[in-house]
Amino acid sequence: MRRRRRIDHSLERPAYKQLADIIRDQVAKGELEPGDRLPSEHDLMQGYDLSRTTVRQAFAHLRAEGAIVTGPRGSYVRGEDNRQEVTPSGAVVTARMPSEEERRRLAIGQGVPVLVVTTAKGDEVLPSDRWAIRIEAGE
Amino acid sequence: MRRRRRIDHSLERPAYKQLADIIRDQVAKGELEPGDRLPSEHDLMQGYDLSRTTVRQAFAHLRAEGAIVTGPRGSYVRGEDNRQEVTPSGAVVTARMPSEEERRRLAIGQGVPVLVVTTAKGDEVLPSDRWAIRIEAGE
DNA sequence: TTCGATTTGTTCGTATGTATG
DNA sequence: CCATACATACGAACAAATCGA
Repeated sequence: MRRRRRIDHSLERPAYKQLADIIRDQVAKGELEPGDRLPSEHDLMQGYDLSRTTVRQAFAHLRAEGAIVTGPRGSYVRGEDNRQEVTPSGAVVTARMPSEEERRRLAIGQGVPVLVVTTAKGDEVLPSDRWAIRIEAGE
Repeated sequence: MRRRRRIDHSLERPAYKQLADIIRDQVAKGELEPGDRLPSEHDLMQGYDLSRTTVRQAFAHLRAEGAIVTGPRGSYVRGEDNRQEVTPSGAVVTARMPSEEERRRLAIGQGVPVLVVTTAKGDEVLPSDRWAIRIEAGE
């Protein structure tokens, strides 16, 4: 893994955002693909001459936006979503982030919002990486 | 601001999650209402005998799940959402977190997912705190 | 307006724990 | 047992923004 860009501490943009930008760009360019492992926090510290705090802060933001997932053995580019479809009728749909408790109970990944489908029968909460709402073409 | 609960460092649950739990509960119980200001990081450090790092970690998680918003003058319980409705036809709807760039461009708040409405004309990206999808009752 | 206090933002360092290979 | 890698948590310092006197 070679370092293409450096962190410019003279810029207004903080170092952790610059690192997050670099990783987002590598994903956008296909240099990193879904499922690929990122360099370890230690390697990024060394490679970009940053503290572990700064690297972890970049990762935290990327996790919060669902770009990467982090586990005990490293961080990975989020895999492709694989969604089932539901076709509700007479409903209002919106989205929000799940609470910690919901994430545990529904096994929702890092940075994954939920779709909330409200009908007369109540609310249904669907993880957005596994569900999509199909709306039939009208008349 | 009176401290109701203490952090128990002997528990499995890490201190920052315990603090986040306390704040979530205060919101759930109505002790903190939407728009209310949270104690400053410094006050929480003192009140619960935690480092600033730990308090900030709790806040970061609460921000990521959209429970609070933080600005230069403090953190606040997220205000009530005020949504307009759209009624697409022949569409697939899902949700995801916006990138940093999208958050800037569309003025999306912290911890707010976007609804993605895909039709023949392309994708439409709607902040979920301002938009909901209404689906008419079918026959 | 100027100044000082408050509050969050950013970044470094260090240490220990847990899990895996 | 050792090395790797992430999780948690302490401390410290300075910058930037805001607000009220």
